[in-house]
Formats: sequence, C-alpha cells, structure tokens
Amino acid sequence: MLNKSQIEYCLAEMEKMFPDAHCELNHRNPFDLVIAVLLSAQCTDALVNKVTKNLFEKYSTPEDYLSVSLEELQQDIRSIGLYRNKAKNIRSLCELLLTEYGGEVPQSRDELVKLPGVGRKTANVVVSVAFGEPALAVDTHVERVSKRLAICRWKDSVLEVEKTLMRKIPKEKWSDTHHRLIFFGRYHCKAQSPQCGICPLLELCREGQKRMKRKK
DNA sequence: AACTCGGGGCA
DNA sequence: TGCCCAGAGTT
Repeated sequence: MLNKSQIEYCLAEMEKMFPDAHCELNHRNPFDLVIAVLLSAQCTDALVNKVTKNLFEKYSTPEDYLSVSLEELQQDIRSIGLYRNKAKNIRSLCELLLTEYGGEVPQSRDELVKLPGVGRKTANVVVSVAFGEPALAVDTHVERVSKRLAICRWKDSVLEVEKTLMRKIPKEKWSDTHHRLIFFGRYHCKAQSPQCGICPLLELCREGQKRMKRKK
C-alpha cells in the first residue's frame, strides 16, 4: 500500500500529465448539473454534452420536464445509453423536487441520494461541483486507478475505496484529486490497455510492474 | 455479489 | 462487428 507522500507524488505527476483536469459536464446551475450527471452513467461526457446542449435549451425547470410525455423526453435523450430508465428517473426526480424540496436541488449528500437515479457517485459530483463542498466521487476510473496503484486494497468495495482516499488525501484536495484520477484513468491508465510503458508512475505501481513482466 | 439496462465509441 | 463504458436499482 502506498503511503501519503507516495500518493502525493502520484497526484503531482498526474497533474503534470493533465494540468487542466476538470468536470467536463455543461452545468449552468445545480439542477442542470444533476440532470447531466444522471445522464452520464455508463457513457462519455462528450456524448452527454452533445445531448444536453439541446436538452437545456428545451427544458430548464422541473415543471418543463413534466410538461411533456415520457415518450417525448425519451426521444430527446435517445442517443444516450440506458435512455429509457434515465428519462423515467428524470421525471420522478422532478416530481420529488417539486413535492418535497420546493423545486430546488437539496444541498446535502444524504438528501441527494434519495433522488431517483442519483447514487453516491452522482451526489458527490453534485455537492463538489455545484456547491463547492469537498467530495471524492468514486467511479470506475477512480476505483481502477486506486487499486492498480495500491492506494487502496484490491478487494475494497467502492465505499471502502472512498473512505481510504478520504483518509489518505487532505480534504482540500479531494475535488481536484477526483478529476485527476478520472483523467488519468480515462486517457492513460485505461481499463483494457494501460500505457504502462510510458507511465511516470511505473516504478511505484505494483500492477504496472506485473503487467510489464507479463509482456516479456 | 451478480445481473440488467443500451446506444455510441473505438479497435 | 464485437467489446466496453464519468452507475444505479433490483434480486
């Protein structure tokens, strides 16, 4: 397991590789961000942005989404995977916002995860990006990179990964770290073809060493 | 813990 | 073409 200073070194190297890592979702306000993050499950943010560009022109309030039929909303997000479920979730989410939260997006993780289609990862992104609260959202990239680098244990659950990261990384760096790990995971430490041969962290990376040895 | 949803991106 | 993916809900 990597210690705190080793992790700090890794994060610094990732910053060199991806200096402008940031949330790539179009978000003009918390409500749009919730919709965008919900849509982003299991598909790239580039695709989400393509869809939300038109979507946010057409809909801007919970009432707007409820003013059309489910079928129409589904058609509007058709090009995104899992669109049928996501459209249903958006509708029931909007209903809940209106009945329980006065039409406003709640600002706490605990309230956010109660919304349909909003899980722990989505809630963390929202509080971090929309409300500026320190948060460390663990998605597949963050989980994979953390495990390969032995920042956490290989067998850790998603929740355990999040706890470990929060323990080993200073609070003020959580939000930055989240985006660094994601960029690093998406573009370099890829799930199927990690670029171990040109990785500045290879020396520290047990999984990378293993992979390089296997190649020979 | 395993399964399902799903169109688009990429090899 | 086939395989995989910035997750969440259900069983």
